[in-house]
Amino acid sequence: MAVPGTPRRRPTIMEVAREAGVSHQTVSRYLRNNGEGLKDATRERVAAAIRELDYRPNLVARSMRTRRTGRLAILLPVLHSWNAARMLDGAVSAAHEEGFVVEVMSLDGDARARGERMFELADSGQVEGILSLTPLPPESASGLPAGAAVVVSADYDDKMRGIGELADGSTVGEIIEALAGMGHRRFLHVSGQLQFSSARGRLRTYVDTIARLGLESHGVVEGDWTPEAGLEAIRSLPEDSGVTAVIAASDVIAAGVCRGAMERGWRIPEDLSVTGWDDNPVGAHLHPSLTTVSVDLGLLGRNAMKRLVAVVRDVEPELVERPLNRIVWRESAGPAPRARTAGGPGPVRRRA
Amino acid sequence: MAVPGTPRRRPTIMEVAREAGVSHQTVSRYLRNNGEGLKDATRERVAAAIRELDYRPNLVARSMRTRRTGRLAILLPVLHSWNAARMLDGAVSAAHEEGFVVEVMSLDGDARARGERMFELADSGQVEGILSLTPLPPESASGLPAGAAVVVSADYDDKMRGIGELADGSTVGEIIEALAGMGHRRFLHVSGQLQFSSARGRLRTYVDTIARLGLESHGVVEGDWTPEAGLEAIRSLPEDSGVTAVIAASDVIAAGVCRGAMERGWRIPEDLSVTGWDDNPVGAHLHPSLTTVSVDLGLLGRNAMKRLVAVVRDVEPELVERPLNRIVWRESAGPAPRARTAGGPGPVRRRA
DNA sequence: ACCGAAATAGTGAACGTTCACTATTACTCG
DNA sequence: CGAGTAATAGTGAACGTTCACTATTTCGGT
Repeated sequence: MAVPGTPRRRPTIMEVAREAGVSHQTVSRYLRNNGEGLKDATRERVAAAIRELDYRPNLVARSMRTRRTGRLAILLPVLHSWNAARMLDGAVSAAHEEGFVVEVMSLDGDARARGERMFELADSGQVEGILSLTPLPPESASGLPAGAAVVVSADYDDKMRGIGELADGSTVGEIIEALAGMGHRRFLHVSGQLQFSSARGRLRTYVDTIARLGLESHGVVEGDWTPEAGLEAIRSLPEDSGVTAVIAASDVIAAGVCRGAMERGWRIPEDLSVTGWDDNPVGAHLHPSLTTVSVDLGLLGRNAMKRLVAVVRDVEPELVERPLNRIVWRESAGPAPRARTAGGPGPVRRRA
Repeated sequence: MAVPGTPRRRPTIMEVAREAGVSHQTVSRYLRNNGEGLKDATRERVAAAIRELDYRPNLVARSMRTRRTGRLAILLPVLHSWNAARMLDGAVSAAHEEGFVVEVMSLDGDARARGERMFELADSGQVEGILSLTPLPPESASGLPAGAAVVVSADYDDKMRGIGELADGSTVGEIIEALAGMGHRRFLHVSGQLQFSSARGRLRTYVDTIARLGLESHGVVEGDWTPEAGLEAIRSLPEDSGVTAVIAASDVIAAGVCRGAMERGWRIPEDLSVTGWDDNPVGAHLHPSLTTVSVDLGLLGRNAMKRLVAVVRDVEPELVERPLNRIVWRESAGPAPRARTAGGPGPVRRRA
């Protein structure tokens, strides 16, 4: 998180006018009509001055005078249904409670493009803080625009300080322990894009837990959060891999895994146990219904926003501490094929 | 859509000061410290004047002076995964392209509470337009605050002018025609909450199409968009209902329907065909994979926003005309039990 | 070369607040 | 009771633009 630097005042229209040797009104006209109605020479002098001073108009002042805000509102139903939407919901309401208004931008393009867009926004002076729920490139951390807004991020690259809660993959450990208690010995993990710290967190816990409990891993398939990744992972599994449980990094991936298992004639959970992550509502009514991890994304978004607000105000954040992840056991996970006698899911003795 | 009324100027701090017989600075203090540091008598005079004039501070002017915007930004990944999120995505980018900034608010509470919140927002002068993607009560239509922003809505009650595109349930007709072509004669519809025009549109088309093609309907179950509604609908179906196809108003409902069918030992699609709506990514990899309707929600949101911008600017909107709904045939729909000889899905001869 | 209109540029005020002062009033204490 | 100080209230400027004017320049036509 970058501490706002010297609040270096931005140049005003007046300074541009002086630099260009014209009146402020001429600069104003240049900005309004994009140069129409100015003599070529004048236009160029103004353009040069603007470039020289790195001038950008103060939109608040403009709004004040024009009485136009250039702002629209979108009213949404409460977003319980999808991940980013649920985080958004929590974050937005936390911001409102603190008296802030939020601008939502959805950023596409690659990480580099997103990073640039973020830079622009931070530099524009239009916002006091930025909460990024989308990964940005590590370079963004350094050299943030001087008087710039603060950046906090929910699911970030390690080099920048991500808030890390989403990255908490420890629940994967609990799942594996429980599955081991049901006789599973050999696992497969289908991860999400490793650009996301959440994907990395789950992967890391998977690897650690397998090692800690002395279990075996057939390997890790690096996916991209799509069902196809899950499907492919199963399709390319040798018949004699010995894998009896697949830990998928999301429900959508898990759906692909289930699909793949069907294709190969493997029954779930009799032949293969599958677990997902996210508690997608459709998953609860799949056949078989999907064992998954329910994440309190609203709380996550809320806490992320509280962190941001705290940084903007330079105080300590008051976070709500409450478990974020909860395993939801459903039909898709059960005893391992050869250990069918064991009971239902439950904790396992640690070897530690 | 309400046309902005006379731009009745809001009272300023100066007028409040005159009314209360104090200086403008005293009013400013009152606003800043919520009355701290004022003599009781003074405080009350100011409070009375504010009440009398229905004064509210001009936040733009305040921002201008304090150099604090009270605005934060949230950066999101492009939201392809969930309904409201996808519409939001389209709407936000359309607004950005038009040079507007959007404030997102998620409104909970009942329709009445949402309506009041909308009123406040419209009256605050903070935004130039409001796009509501959540239903508001019909009363909201009338008596919008005078200088208020425009309201457009995507999924609205009939009494207010909803944009109606989401309400287009005509694709249900195509689905039924195709199913009839595969030998289905008796249908069941599980609707969404009829508060939503989308739910009403699908229901209306269902009823009309059944009548038009001379088919039979076992009835309509009014659901609430949850899987449980679908589950219950199937559970309470008599063994001899004769229903061979269920049209669910959403994929989530359809998942419940599938679940119910499993419980009763009915195979899908051999015994029962099921169709959903939304093209939920998990549905594509269900077993059986779900026949559904893919809706271009990004386009929908984009067009809704273009309408709003057009109204704000008092010009004609330039909408992108392109089919919104597309049927995705998958495993969950197939020939009716007694007509197993017929081919795959396809159009049916109309009786009309 | 001159007139008049069009094109271009400049001046000062205004938008509605808060900031940084100064002025007044009320209170405390010797 | 008066001086000193704290509490309360008032004054004018400033924030950075655009608006509504006025002033100057340019240029075509006679």
